[in-house]
Amino acid sequence: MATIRDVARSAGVSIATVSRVFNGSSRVSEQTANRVWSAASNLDYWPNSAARSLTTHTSNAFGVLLPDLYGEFFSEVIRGIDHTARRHDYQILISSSHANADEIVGAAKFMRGRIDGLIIMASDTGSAEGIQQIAERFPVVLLNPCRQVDGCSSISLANFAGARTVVEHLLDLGHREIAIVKGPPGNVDAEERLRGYREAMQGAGLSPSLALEWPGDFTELSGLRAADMLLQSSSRPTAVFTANDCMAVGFLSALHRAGLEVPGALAVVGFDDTTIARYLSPPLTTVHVDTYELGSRAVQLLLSSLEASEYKGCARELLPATLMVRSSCGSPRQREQPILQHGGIGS
Amino acid sequence: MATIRDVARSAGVSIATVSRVFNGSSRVSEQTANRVWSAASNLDYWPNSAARSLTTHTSNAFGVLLPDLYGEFFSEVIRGIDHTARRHDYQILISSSHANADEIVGAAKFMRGRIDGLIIMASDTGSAEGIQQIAERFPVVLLNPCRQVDGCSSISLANFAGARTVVEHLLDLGHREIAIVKGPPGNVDAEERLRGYREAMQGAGLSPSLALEWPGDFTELSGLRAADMLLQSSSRPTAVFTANDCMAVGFLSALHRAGLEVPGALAVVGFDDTTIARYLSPPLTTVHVDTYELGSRAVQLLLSSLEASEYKGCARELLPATLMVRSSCGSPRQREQPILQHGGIGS
DNA sequence: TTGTAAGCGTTATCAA
DNA sequence: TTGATAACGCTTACAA
Repeated sequence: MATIRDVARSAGVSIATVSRVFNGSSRVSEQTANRVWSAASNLDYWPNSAARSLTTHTSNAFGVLLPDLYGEFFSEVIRGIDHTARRHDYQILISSSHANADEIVGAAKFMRGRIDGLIIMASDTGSAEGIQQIAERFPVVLLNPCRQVDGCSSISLANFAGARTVVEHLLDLGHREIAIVKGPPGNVDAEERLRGYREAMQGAGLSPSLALEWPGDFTELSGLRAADMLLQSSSRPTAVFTANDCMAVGFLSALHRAGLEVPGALAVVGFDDTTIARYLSPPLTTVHVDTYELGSRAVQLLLSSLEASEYKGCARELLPATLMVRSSCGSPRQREQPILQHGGIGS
Repeated sequence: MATIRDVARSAGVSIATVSRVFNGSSRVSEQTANRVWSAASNLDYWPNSAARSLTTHTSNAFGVLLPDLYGEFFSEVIRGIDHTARRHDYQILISSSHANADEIVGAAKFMRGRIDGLIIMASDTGSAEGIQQIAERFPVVLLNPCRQVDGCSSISLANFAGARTVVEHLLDLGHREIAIVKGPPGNVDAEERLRGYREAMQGAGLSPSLALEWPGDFTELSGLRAADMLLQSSSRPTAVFTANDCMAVGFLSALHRAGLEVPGALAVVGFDDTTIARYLSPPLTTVHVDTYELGSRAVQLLLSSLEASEYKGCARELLPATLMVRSSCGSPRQREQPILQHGGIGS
């Protein structure tokens, strides 16, 4: 493979001149530039980026560390990152499946020298110290972190506000007994959504009842289980907020099988606005978060913190969530309307 | 930031020794090794990967070039690539949104020196020469290419066989008038699926009829349009093969709105086995392709072509497609059963 | 406008 | 077992 030296020799110039031509920097006479270009194309010269970033201390690449790549959530985040990065001539170095702080730091170390900034999404709570260590080396943006870290920017999803909006919507429709199918304990999103639910309930003067907070773990199966519980219990809420769409899918299908009508007998809301949400029957009212934007903003923050050479801006952003009203909650209901007792349920 | 020099000085050894310790290579006395380790951790030394790959001519990273990152297809491919790469301590450098050969070559040039191999998925037909140029520099695996390229391995999806299976399934069920909603002209997947459809029809002694090949472009909207056409025409097929699931969604919803029963009045099959396929009503019979495996195999091919130092193995693999029978085709039908004429259709 | 030469932070080849 | 020192392929003062 031809190096800058070969090109220089072939064009009868010094390697400095070749470098100048390729970087379009200092003035080079058109004549010699042409000689260099043609020599380069004859030799099919491709500059070595590793060598380049060794001297320049920049790489035109950003690192991305994720817990997993599964599902449309991560897919959209990456798309947002990649598109925005590419628009600024950056490539992205990805590594996923990092369960704990050690693995994250390990991957970051490995990226040392080949990235100009790092986007981290850590599901782990205990990674704060490790991440702080990383942030000393290059700009870091945290995606939806469990807790803030000094020296890192962050972008979070409006889980809390979104969940509150969901419950307020149900309250507006006249519901008073509103249950929630929770996400897995320890999960940031789950906790925040639960907090939003509780706050909205309290705000409406409804004292929180543990009997209305059902366990779940964001899987379709757990939604199904929640529905089974509901069908077997004697007293039923009039509305259920499943803390993500995935559980809503399981929940709705169990209800459907049991012959319980949605939204007639029960209003259901989800969270995430997954692609399937609008294809469910009935189309699911849920909360939309612009995941693409999450990734896109992260890159923008990195870019701006690179420009602002000295001062490491430590931005904290919140990505808004919007309620997507579809059919699964129905129209306003009469107050004190008796709960329909369907026959043949739970068999 | 501390360099290998700082560590050497602090530990009172030469930089060569530090390098040896960090690479666990040659024998170093336990004593000095310990001194090096503690000096390194005191200085919080992170080796510079760019410098390392400059001398070693390897990077432990693979490049990935894609036309786009949208949708679960790409998401799964990347997941397969990333998981498999990570299992072998490789990271992946991604760049997407490459429309033509020039952009692909440009991105590949930029990766020169920082990757050990490249996975390319090009939607463009005219990129053969460019890709050949790339393949001279590092091992290349092509994903579902329009045409094979000398010196490149490739993994293709069994579009042809899958489509043939679809039609044979419909034939088995007793269908004779089978229409297809085609994908966009020029698209590899679309062409191959059409070819499979035609071959199966001919194999059953049914002469291909252009009246049964309807235009489409893989979008939901085009599926909807196809349904409109169907509803307005006087003679109707008994089964329709929509060349991807996305069009099937639009197709089914239009049929549903018009009151045409599936599979009662019309059998419908899709392709891709998208997540929503099983949530449609009726659940869609479709063709499943293991997209994760597509990415995973690509990495495995790269790894093995790196091992086989000299000989650049030029593997050509085909990823099997399997028919997922669900409810949208119904059960075997009586031969010559009269087509039901529903009322109130197409209004 | 061009060339010389000193880095950039590693690994690798010798000797010692 | 260790240490000098020459690469690796590029950028960038500084000098010409």
